[in-house]
Amino acid sequence: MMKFGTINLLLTSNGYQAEGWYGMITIYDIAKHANVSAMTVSRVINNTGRISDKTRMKVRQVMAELNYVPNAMARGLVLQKTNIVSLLVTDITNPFYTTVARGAEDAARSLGYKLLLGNSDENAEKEKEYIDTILSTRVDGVLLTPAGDDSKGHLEALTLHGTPYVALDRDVPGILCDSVVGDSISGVRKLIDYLVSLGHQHVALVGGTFDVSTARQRHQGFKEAMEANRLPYNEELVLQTGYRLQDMEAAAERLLSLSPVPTAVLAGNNVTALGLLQSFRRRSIDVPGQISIVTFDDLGYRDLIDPLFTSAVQPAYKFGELGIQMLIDRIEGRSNEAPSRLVLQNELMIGSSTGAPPQ
Amino acid sequence: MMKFGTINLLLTSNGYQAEGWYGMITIYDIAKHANVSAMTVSRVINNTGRISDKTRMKVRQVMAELNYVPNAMARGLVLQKTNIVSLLVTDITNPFYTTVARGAEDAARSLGYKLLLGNSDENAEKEKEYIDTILSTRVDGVLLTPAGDDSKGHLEALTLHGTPYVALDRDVPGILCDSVVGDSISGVRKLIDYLVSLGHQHVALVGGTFDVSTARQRHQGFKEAMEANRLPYNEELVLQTGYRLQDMEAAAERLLSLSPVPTAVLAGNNVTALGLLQSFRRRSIDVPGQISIVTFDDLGYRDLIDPLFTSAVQPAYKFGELGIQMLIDRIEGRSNEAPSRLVLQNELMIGSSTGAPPQ
DNA sequence: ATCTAATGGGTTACCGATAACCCTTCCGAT
DNA sequence: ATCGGAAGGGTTATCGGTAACCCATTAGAT
Repeated sequence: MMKFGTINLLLTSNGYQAEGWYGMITIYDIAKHANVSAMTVSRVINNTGRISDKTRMKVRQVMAELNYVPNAMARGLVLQKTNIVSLLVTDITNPFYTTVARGAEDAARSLGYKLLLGNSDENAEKEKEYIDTILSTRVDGVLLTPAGDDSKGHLEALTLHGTPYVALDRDVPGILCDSVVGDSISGVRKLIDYLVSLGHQHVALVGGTFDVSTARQRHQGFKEAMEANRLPYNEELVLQTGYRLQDMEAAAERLLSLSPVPTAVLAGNNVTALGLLQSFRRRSIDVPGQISIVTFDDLGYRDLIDPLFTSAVQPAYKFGELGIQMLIDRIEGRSNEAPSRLVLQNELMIGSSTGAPPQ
Repeated sequence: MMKFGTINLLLTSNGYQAEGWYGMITIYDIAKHANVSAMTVSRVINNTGRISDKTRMKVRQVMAELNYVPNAMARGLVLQKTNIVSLLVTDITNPFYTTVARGAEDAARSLGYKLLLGNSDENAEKEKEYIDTILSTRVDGVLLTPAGDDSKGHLEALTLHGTPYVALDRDVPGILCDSVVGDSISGVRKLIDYLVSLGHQHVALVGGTFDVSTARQRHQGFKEAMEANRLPYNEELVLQTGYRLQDMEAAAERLLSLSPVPTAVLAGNNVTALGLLQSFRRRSIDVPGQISIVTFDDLGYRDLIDPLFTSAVQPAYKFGELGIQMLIDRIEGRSNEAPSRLVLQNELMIGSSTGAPPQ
């Protein structure tokens, strides 16, 4: 592409006619055409300082004619502020996180920030790359779901560079920071209580990796709930697994090899619940006829999905919305010195993945 | 937060120990500590110029000790290049677009670019705001799904400012640009042919807004397919609607008021298909017993969803991947002068939303 | 008529990094 | 001994914008 050396090429007899590509218009171009200094243009743009109405109008007119768009990099460089926040999640195809993203985006927009979205894929390495980008871009803050306990170093890097952040959904041992998390313990309690009310006694936990705080908490809640229901807690019924669909094949195999075979499973999240269901189906195990499944969150499409998982549904939109609000409060210095921790409650949704145990 | 005036505060007896927040480290700080000039640091970072191994090592060591992270804004300002591309979609909660996003992200990563994601919500106003941000941020290019024909002005703005872009899924009349789109005509043909093979004769089109190119093309395909099957084309059976779930209530009402009531519906996309299904269910209309539904794309969770929509499934991941590749080819000057247009084929997936018409 | 202060706007330096150009030093060739 | 050039690295200007400071006018107060 060709870059025209000067903006003057755009001047035609009928005024400033923009045609074709004309390189980058700067405040200096505007200044020249409006017969003022660059500073005056800057003042008009930012509505600062004292400018006569006449000058302001003239500058505005020239800006419009030349299609001026401010350069965010130049401005960010001098102001040390970008008005961009970043949302880093572990799986953008998980409906929980897409809903979080929407909440985050709406909140960011309404507070005058732009959202830069990233996807770490439950992968600490990818996460690190994103954190590097974030630091390099000098975004004003980050809302992120830590991939796991290994994320500690990344979070420390953020602190080191003075980039505020809020942990979403998970927290990391040894890190004290603003966070928005769910109440896993109470969620598990509701789920187990419900299973027990249906008559289940042999309940397994397929829990994700205990490298992730929610998995640990759900495990803890599981123990507590079993005890509260006077059911024996059996280590054999606790499986540690990955969070991907394909991790569930082995888990299903394992569960079915136990004796007695559990009559219900608490899956670590919606993806693992789905994986388990698929694996059971492949083995012609009926859900909920032979095994009931309960889990957290929601896959969306409630009235289309069969079976609909009985689930402790967390307010995903709120996670994103409140997370961004907390982040921006921190960025703009509206927070207390001490980190705040917001614990959101979940709601038991009874679906068709649960039923009475086989006798 | 407190900003330490100087990096020297970080110097301890055992070397450079970074503790707490220490403001922004620049190449000048590195230079000072390594006893070289800033330019030398820049050369080490970028692997340009001639640097002795000894100096290079020393600089690298200091960079690591001070946790240096380059400032992308400063670099971008002088290089006129950000290595960021933006993906702007109309609905981030639509599984088609989340999959596109994943493909786009993977492609961008592998080509050394970062992805800035945005969501226009099928809303030209929001889209404009995003375009402004994009221009202001000086990202290197944009992959976007135009919200509608009104997007023309936004695309022209991109051209005007020399920002390359690729249109995704939809094109805009009067705009000639790189694009990656699906073959709607053939998709509709497959769907209608299948319906006809089941015995349907009264097929309706609930088509989205004809302000969107895919809707127009699907309409066109609909006419052609009806004719090819020697079925009468009846304007009454063509509904123009929005793309949101709640737009389908009125559409369902309208369809059911026709006489004869159509025995099958071609929905404009997966969201409208879902909305129709819900509306029919609320009226106790059985799908596919009384009405069959066919559509485009895929909601995911194939083995969980009931009914699974019979659909012309487009390769969403490829849309994102190839779109980004095309964009980056353009950015890096590897494209022909003329815009290229990539048309991706779809595949007929037969689900349980279709059956023989009621007699 | 003089002083004061508000009004309107220009100058200069700087944000952090890189391009372009320049200057040593040192080595081998003649 | 002299010269050419490669190696290694420093200086300065610049990207586009804003803060801080400065300088004319003009209007109102006394």
